[in-house]
Order: sequence, then C-alpha cells, then structure tokens
Amino acid sequence: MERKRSDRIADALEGLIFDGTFADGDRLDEVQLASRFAVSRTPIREALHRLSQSGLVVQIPRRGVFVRQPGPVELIEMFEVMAELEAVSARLAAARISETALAELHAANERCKHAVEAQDTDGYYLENEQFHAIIYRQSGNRFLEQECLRLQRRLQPFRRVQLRVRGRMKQSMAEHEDVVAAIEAADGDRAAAAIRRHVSVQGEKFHHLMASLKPAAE
Amino acid sequence: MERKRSDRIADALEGLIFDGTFADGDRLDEVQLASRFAVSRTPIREALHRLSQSGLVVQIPRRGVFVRQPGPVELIEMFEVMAELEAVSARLAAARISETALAELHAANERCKHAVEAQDTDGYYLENEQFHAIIYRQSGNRFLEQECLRLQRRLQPFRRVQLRVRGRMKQSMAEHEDVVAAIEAADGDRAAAAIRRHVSVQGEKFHHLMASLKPAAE
DNA sequence: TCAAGGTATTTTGTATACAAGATTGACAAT
DNA sequence: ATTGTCAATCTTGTATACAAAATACCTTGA
Repeated sequence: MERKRSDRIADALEGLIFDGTFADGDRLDEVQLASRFAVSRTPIREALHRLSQSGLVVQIPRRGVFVRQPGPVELIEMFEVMAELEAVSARLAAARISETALAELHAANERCKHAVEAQDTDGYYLENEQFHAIIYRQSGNRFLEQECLRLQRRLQPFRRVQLRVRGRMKQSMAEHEDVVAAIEAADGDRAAAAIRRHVSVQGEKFHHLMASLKPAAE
Repeated sequence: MERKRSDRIADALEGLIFDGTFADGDRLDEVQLASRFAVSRTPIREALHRLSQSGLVVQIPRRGVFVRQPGPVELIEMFEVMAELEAVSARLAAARISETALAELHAANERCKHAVEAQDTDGYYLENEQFHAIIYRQSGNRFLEQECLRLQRRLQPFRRVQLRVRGRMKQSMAEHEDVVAAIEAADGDRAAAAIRRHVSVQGEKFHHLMASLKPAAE
C-alpha cells in the first residue's frame, strides 16, 4: 500500500500524462480529477503541487494547472544536462568504485545483454536503469546520485520510447561495454566521454524519432 | 503583494530555517505555525510540502516534518555538483556567448570589483549572483540555467557566510577575472576549469569555516 | 516495581464548506 | 455593429470539521 492517497494519485497522474491521456496544454480540473479518483480535492491539490515541482505541469495562480510537456528543444537541453551529470558520475565512479560494485556493474550489464537477446525492451529498460544507478551510487556523491535519479525519472518516458527504434538496443549495449571497460581501467576521462556519448546520442535519436513521428500523427 | 499565502509562508519559513530560528532536527508543528502566521493549517501544509520538495525539510508520513540541514559531507557534495554544473555552463557559454552578453559580463564583474573595494559583502553577493546568472543564461541551455539557479538558491546561505572570511572576496574576484578572460578567449576548457576551481574552493572553504566555527558555538 | 495492554490524547491526512478572484456572457450605449 | 461594463458563474485558495493513525500515559496484573 502506498503511503498517502496524494502520492498514489501523483503517480497515477504522472502515468496518465506520460501515456497521453492528458496532452500538452490540457487543464487539469481539480473537481473532475477528484470525482475520477473518488477522493476530495485536497489530495488532488497535493498531487498536482508535487507534479508542478517536478516540472510536469505548470501552475498559474487562480487559473489552474496545465500539462506542460517539454518540447523538442527542451528535451535536447535536458538530455544535454543528463549527459553531463552522468559523465561526472562516471568520472568519479571510475576513481572510487569498489570491487564488489564493479562485479555488480558487470552483472547488470550481463542482464542487459540477455534482455537484448530476448528482444525484451521493457526488461532492457529496467536493467539499463539499474546499470546507470550503480554508476550514480559509485560516484560516492549521494547528492549527485539523487540529482541523477531525479532527472533520469523525468526523462524516463522519452528514453523508453526510443529503445523501440530498430537496432538502438544493440548499439546501446555496445556503448555500455565501452563504459564498463573505461571504469574497470579506472580511466575517468574515458568513462566520462563514453557515457556522455551514450546519453547524448539518446537526445539526438529522440529528436529524429519525434521528427519522423510528427507527420504520421497528423 | 505575494501571490499566495502559502508562497509567502514558504519564503518566511525558509528564512527562519536559514537564520537559525529553527535548528536542524526541529519538528515543525502545523498548528503552531498556523497560529504563528495567523492562517489555517492548509497554507502551512502547502508551504511545508514545497520546502520538502526543495530538500530543506524532510517529511515522515504520519510523523510530521523535520528541519533537515545538510551536514558538512552533504554540503561538499552539493558544492561538487554545483561546480560541475557551472563548469558545463561556462564551457557552453564560452562557445555561444554574444557580444552584448560579454559586455554585460564585464559590467557585472566591474560592479563586483566596486563592491569589493567598498567592503560591501552583501552587495558583492548580489553582483556575484548576477555574474554567475549571466553565464548560466549564456550557456544557451535554458534547462541547465534553471538547474543552476535552483542549486545556487539552495546553497545561497552557505556561500554568503563564507564571503565574510578575510580575503575571500578578493580571491573570489581574481577567480572571476580568470573566468572572464577564458570566456572572452572562447576557451571552453579553460573557462570550465576556472569556474570549477572558483566554486569548489567555496565548498572547501566552507568546510574549514564550519570546523573553526563549531567549537566557538559550544 | 516493572511490564504489558489498553485507552486517551495528539497529530497528520482527508473531506467539506466558504471566500475571493477570474472569466464569460449578456445587455446597453455609442 | 461593436465595445465596454456589470453580473453571474466557475474555479482556485483558505478555513474548519472530521477521521485515522501514532504516541504517550495510565492502569492493572504478576
């Protein structure tokens, strides 16, 4: 059981925004949502407040809250920042990683490989998340770890979509190998460069994906 | 006039935490605060929720919210991340800055210099903030800019305190000169390195400051 | 005297009622 | 016909009332 209704609702709303039930620019009516979730306005308001803090919706005083999906430009910007944060993590991790964590990293990467072979995009996404999380943790900087996880979570739906592009999973795996090798060699700069490429290529790929999807959607 | 009471209260609470009225670990009682601010619990709850999102307090379900000041370790971690984010900003700004913005940067730096000469720490802090804000903006990455401003805001009270260390303002100015020169020369790597030093030295300085302050406080 | 269980109190989480501001529609005047 | 103003309605923001959960205290038994 979730801790609070408002948390449960925040998660649910996040999902509804990601899966397109609520599109960009839609107003989220408090009373509508209240009846939809069969709760009062109070937890709805708290949930909306949380989403607003995480940037998923924007709150205009006395006007209401509106869905605010990042446009292509903002997405690329976010991926650029993500790439840099991950690069820092990787650089630090290369210097600080423990033997056991290195073994875990190898294991996570193996699990990624199996998911690729099984053509299991969902599985790959989860294992990939684990892989990156290990690097964040091994940066030895808990604050950095939190920031990375926050941004990762925010970009999650976009990273997910583009895994379905043909051949992307395999390429992603190859990039992982580079990263692991660099970290194992304790080569911080190489690790940083490798993971920066790995992440920023996603931003570019996503851009192309969007461009190719747009006409089809209309 | 502020837009909402809850916003006003959030700001006020922030101030009360920063100035030490509420110390680390204190529980913030909703009804007490409600009577203190002469409002109902609702806006208090919203304000506390906001502070919790920004990490200033921690919310334990069914237990209440507690002030959560970062310890020395976490502070150093935060400065480390700040240094990296600013380094990225500076690198990008060196490549992308416009002529007019470069002039603004010079102007802001001049104003910093005047504040130093006038021994005006508050003034210096404000101008320094402007100086950095210009670099964030000139990174050309609005998302990065927002993240930098967010973290800058969070570290504000700690940056401020350590400006009072003798000689720090002058040293800070010298570091600024390096940064400006590197950006003007469009040398991204040098600009990144210069600002990284500039920021991370603050984390270290703060650490020393804390260490020297602790015994005096007891 | 100490421990265990239960009750009472305190406190958070939720619901509802109320107030204030904003938007939209109609009506009137130019 | 168009525009401006006023009012009605809708929606957010705030207050208060209620419910559930956790803690603290008290009582009772060994």
